[in-house]
This record gives sequence, C-alpha cells and structure tokens, in this order.
Amino acid sequence: MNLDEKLEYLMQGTDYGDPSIAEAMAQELRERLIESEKTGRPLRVYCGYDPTSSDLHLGHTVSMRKLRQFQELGHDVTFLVGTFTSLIGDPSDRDKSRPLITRDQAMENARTYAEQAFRVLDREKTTVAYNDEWLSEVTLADILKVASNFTAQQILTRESFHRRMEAGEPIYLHEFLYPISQGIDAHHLNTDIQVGGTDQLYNIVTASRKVMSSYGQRPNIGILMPLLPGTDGEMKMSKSLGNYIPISSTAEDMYGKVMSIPDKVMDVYAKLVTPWKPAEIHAFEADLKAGRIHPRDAKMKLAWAITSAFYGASGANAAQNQFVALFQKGNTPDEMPEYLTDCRETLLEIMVSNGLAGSKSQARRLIDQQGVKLDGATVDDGNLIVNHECIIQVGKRHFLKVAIKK
RNA sequence: GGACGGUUACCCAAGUGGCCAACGGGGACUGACUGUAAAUCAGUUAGCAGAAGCUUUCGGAGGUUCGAAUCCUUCACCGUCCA
Repeated sequence: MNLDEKLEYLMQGTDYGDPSIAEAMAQELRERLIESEKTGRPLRVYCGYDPTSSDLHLGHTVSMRKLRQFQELGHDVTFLVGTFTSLIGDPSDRDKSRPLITRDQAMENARTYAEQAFRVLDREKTTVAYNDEWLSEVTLADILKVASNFTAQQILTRESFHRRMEAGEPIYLHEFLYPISQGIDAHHLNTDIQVGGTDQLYNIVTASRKVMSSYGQRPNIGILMPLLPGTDGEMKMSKSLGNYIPISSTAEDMYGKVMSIPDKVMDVYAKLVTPWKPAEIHAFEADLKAGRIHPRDAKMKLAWAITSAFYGASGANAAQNQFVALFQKGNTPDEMPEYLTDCRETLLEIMVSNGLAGSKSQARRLIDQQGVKLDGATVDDGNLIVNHECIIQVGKRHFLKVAIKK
C-alpha cells in the first residue's frame, strides 16, 4: 500500500459528525504516517475498554478491528483495560450517572478481557495495559494541575450533561474527572492515535488532546468509529441494555443473534463487524437495495461472515446448518442439555429445576399459553409424571432431553 | 446550615384507609402471522395450590385500626433549590 491507500484504509468507516474535524484528523494522520515512515518508528495506537461487565461484545469489536488494521500496517497497539476509569463511569452518552462498580468487580471483569480481545487482535503484536497502574498513583496536585485546563462550562456544554441539567437531574463531580482521566491515559501512553466510538469525541479529541498539550506532548489523533446498534436495532449495543452479542458465546448463539437483528441495520453490521473489504460491502448493499437478494438470505450471509470471523468457516457452517434445521425446518437441535429423572417428578418440577421456567406458576402459565411441547406435542397438563425418555421444548428455542435414571 | 421533595413489582410510574398482588407505559415471555426481521393482533408478567383459596410484597423497624402501599413514630438512604 502506498501512503494514500494506507490513509484511506485507516480512515475507512470513521465518523466524526463534523467534516472539518474529519479533515483535520486525516491531515494530521497523514503527517504522522509520513513521519513514521521516515523515522521508522511505528505509531503508538491505543483504545481503552472499561470493564463494566465481564463480556466483550460485537460493539467492542468495531474499534478492535480498527486497531487490527493499524497492526497490519506495523504500528504498536495497546489494548487498554480501564480498570481504574471504570470506577468513575463514563458519562458520555448517558442520561443518568452510572452506578459505580467496585474495584473488585472491575478486576474480575477485566480478567478475561484481553483473552476475548485476541479473537480480533493479533496477540503477538498487542500490549495489554491496565490503567489503575498509573491512575491510582495520581495525586491531588496532579489532578489540580490537569483540571485547571478545563472549565465547568466546557464540560457542561456536552449534550449528556446539558440534558441532565435541564431535567434537574444530578451531575456528580466525579463524573467531570472521567475525560480528564482518559487524558491522563493518553499522556501516560504518550500515544499518537486513540481509537474510540463517536461518543468519545469529547474524551479523545478535546480532553485527551488538551491534557497531552498541557504536558508538552503532541496531542493524539482521534480515530472515531460509529457505534454499533444492538440486536434491537435502535440503541447502541450494550450489555446493560440487554441487546448485545457476546464474543465469548457459541457459534450457534452468535449466528442466531445476528439473524435476529432488524433488517434496517444489516448494512451497518456489514460495514462495522464483518471482515469484508469495501468492495464486498458495496456489493452487499447494492444487491439488497436492488432486491437481487432476499433479505433473509442477505442476513444469513451476514451472520455467516460475522460468525466465521470468530469461529472459523467450519464453526459458521455448523451454526448455519443448525439454524436452518431448527428454525427454518422446525427440527429439534442435535445437541441439547440433558436431565435424568427418577420417574417421580412432574413436568412442572422438571421445568423449574432445569431453568426452563422460573417458578411452577410460570411453568403453568407457559403451558396454558401452549408454549410447552413434549416430543413435539403441545402439553396441557403440567402435573403429568415424566416417566419416559422425551424431549421437552419450551417456546421456540429451549430444549431439554429427559432420560430415565437407572 | 435552611426550604421543599422523594424511596412502589425487571425499569419508568399511578395509587393517599377497604373495590390493591396494586392503573398506565417500557421491557421480557407465550401464541398467531412471518424470514427466530420489522410491523400488527391476542395473552402472560409475586409464590403455593390451581376449583375456590391461602401466603408474602409497596425503603427498614415499630405502632394506630376490624382493616394500611396509603395515618402516626422512628431509622436509613437519596434528590432539587437557597446559602
């Protein structure tokens, strides 16, 4: 790749919400790429991930793919786990303050973060860092020094704070320190490039650059990626909203969850979470728009592409086969949890003890609603004793194989 | 420090002595229709039993009352504003 191609590749998919920022960032990136080539020093690139929950999901992989591209071009990538910043909670794009999590929770959640990230990133070329290593050492004097670069008005102008002001909802002082902390990260890593979601515009482009400048460093360049909508197609993907597709799942689950996204976000997924090249993405969109491909088949192609990126072609094939068998043909899956009964338990009891229902009352309701099948036949009495081998199905996708205890 | 307000089921939120297991909305679940999409329609959404019925729930504890989410006392937590 020549310089222009590299630049295009790295800027691909970015979204700044403002063309002038995009231009400025692209220009700075160009300069720094040139410099890097001259001096032979790879650029330092990082993206931070707050371990507010234990699962990374597809939404996180958007920025991870971008990091990966930098790796491909030989730059140094740091995968930063926000073990300290997660204690503050990023107020970006939030109408409410976040519930604080404890340090123990953060550490526990962080445990497998890097491992999960290596499904996208190149393990050999990635540095993993935890920001409590330095942020926990910061003194009040440091904070005062850095904070003096910011005004309350600047921070309060941000949309999420502004809304809360108007609504008379609380804004806590510690929330002001989030962007500052992120700036200290950038300063500590002396980073050239910081990757993040569009909701990080302020944190990356304003706060981090300001902090770095105040320390006499050259401010980092922001690479901002659009936020991935969740499986509901409306809100951004997040675990707390329950609309997420975890990375550490199964191929079947991932495939199925991608199939459940609304049609209207298919092109966004194609752009942000598949390894497709621009040409493939354009073809996909064009086929869809022109009606040359059935939306269902398009989504299957998408689901296959995403799943195979994590589980390989064979995993994706298996997931697709199961999906077709299970949902399009209505078969029962090959594999399902098993349970041994002593022939004295009722259907209700088995449903509850295996998590198919939260309580007997709920199990009864499901039966009343014709949602429970025994070997394919709808059940109308939950009190029957299960005394033969059978398959219990609850709803469309919960199955249990019951065997007899010898 | 002062003034006022709040704490209700997964979330938001109504309810100010009995008709309250608690309106409404969201979410979730089931069924119909489908492409496990969207949209739409119907139903469900504390537990036990399922016929009636019983038990626990409205921040915690205690009290008044035949009877409380609703009144009183007290404790805890939280918010907005003023200083």
